[in-house]
Amino acid sequence: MKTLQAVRGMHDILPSDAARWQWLEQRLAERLTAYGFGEIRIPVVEKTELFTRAIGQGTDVVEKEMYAFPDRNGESLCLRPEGTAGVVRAVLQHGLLNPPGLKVWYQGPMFRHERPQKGRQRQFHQTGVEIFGMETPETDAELIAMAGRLWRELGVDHLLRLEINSLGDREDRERYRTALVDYLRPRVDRLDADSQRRLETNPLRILDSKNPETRSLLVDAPRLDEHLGDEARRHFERVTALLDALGIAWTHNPGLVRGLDYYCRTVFEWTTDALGAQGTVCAGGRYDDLVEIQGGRATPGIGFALGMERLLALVESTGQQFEHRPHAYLVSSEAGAARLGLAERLRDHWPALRLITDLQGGSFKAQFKRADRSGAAVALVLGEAELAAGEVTIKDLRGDSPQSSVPADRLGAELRRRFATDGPDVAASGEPA
RNA sequence: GUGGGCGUAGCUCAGGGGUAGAGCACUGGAUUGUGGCUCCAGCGGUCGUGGGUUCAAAUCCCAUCGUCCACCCCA
Repeated sequence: MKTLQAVRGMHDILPSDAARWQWLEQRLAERLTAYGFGEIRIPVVEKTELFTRAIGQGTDVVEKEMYAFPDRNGESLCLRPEGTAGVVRAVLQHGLLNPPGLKVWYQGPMFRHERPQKGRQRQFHQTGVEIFGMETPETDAELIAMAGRLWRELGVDHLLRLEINSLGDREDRERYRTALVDYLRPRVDRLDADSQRRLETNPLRILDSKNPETRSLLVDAPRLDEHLGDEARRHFERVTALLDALGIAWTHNPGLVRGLDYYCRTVFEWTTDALGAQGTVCAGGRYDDLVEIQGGRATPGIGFALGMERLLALVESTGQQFEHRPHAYLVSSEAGAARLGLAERLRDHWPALRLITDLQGGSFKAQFKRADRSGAAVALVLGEAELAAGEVTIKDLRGDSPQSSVPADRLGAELRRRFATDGPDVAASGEPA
């Protein structure tokens, strides 16, 4: 029988990697909770219509990247390509916007049918946050400040920079869209093929084209920031003033448009050049019209999503240690029940003890080899001699202090004494190899 | 969706028409109760898959799948 492979662009997270995922997930969850966000868990599959409505027909995500398939009853379903649309759906379905203020976060896999490359997979993971019912500039600023705090806590703030822009309100964008199309239409033959197509479907996206010829055309094009209405302009000025007051560095990128149609007003992106071509680690913005588009009462919203694989790659590049190395590894001769009994008594005595019992057996040599490989700090030896004497031998696997024996009933206390300098966080902070 | 690189042992890779290799890892021994260092021995592969050319294919050709990188786009 031939063995099968995972689907292209969808990767296993093996036990050797899972420790770092847990490390990161735990830190994010703690921080988001501390800012008053509650977790929401929603399905991975939604009706396709949810995304076409929310993200927009003219976007790449909807046009060519969705994993859509017919359900048995013929209805089109879809592996979610992003989280916000589903959160809005759930929030409306369960009436969570009564009263209107709500802060939620989510974490999980997303799916986009793209060609895989560095920092881009077909199944990838995002952690995202959404705030509903709050339209003040302080909301935008606190959200961005929280992201900045995350980067500091994870030790990657020096690798990221913040770009920010305002897309204005819907009417502003419509006026600007007309002006932009009026400018580009007579010059259409100088646009690259993608931009020509977007002139009809989604003209604003032409703004972040990287094609040099197209870029040179855009130099004299009408500017989005000159078409902002008074309210949107004041909002943006207030947000950036707050960022300045909080000491958060930002740069204004007038070409920052984002690929999803639902954004308005403030949009932002944290990018890095440490990750190859996929520089965006976290991105988001305001979506004040989305709840209404999805059939709810008009409610402002804002949020961001961060790419877990990308963020993890950044954290790893700093040399962060994630391993939970065992405290002890129990080696024994033939003492079956005695061995398991000893291990269980130790776990009763000290529930957080990271203890591995050798279940494969074999020679002491083989058992000690596995003890060493496990990374454990000490080996506990329960052999015939120890059994007869009611003792257990402790052997230091990482230093050269001589091994010693203690009465079995004092072993737990002795281990706690030895690892007393280990705070509960010792595993997370790592130990020298 | 487009372009290019790469698929040989668990891992990293060499070999480019004529008997399938190395290092690391793994197992055992030197060391019958002690890991790491050293030495010795051993296990391990339908050379990604399918087809073609040839007396002969890991090697050349075609297709396909996967992977990596870039374009595009995005987290």
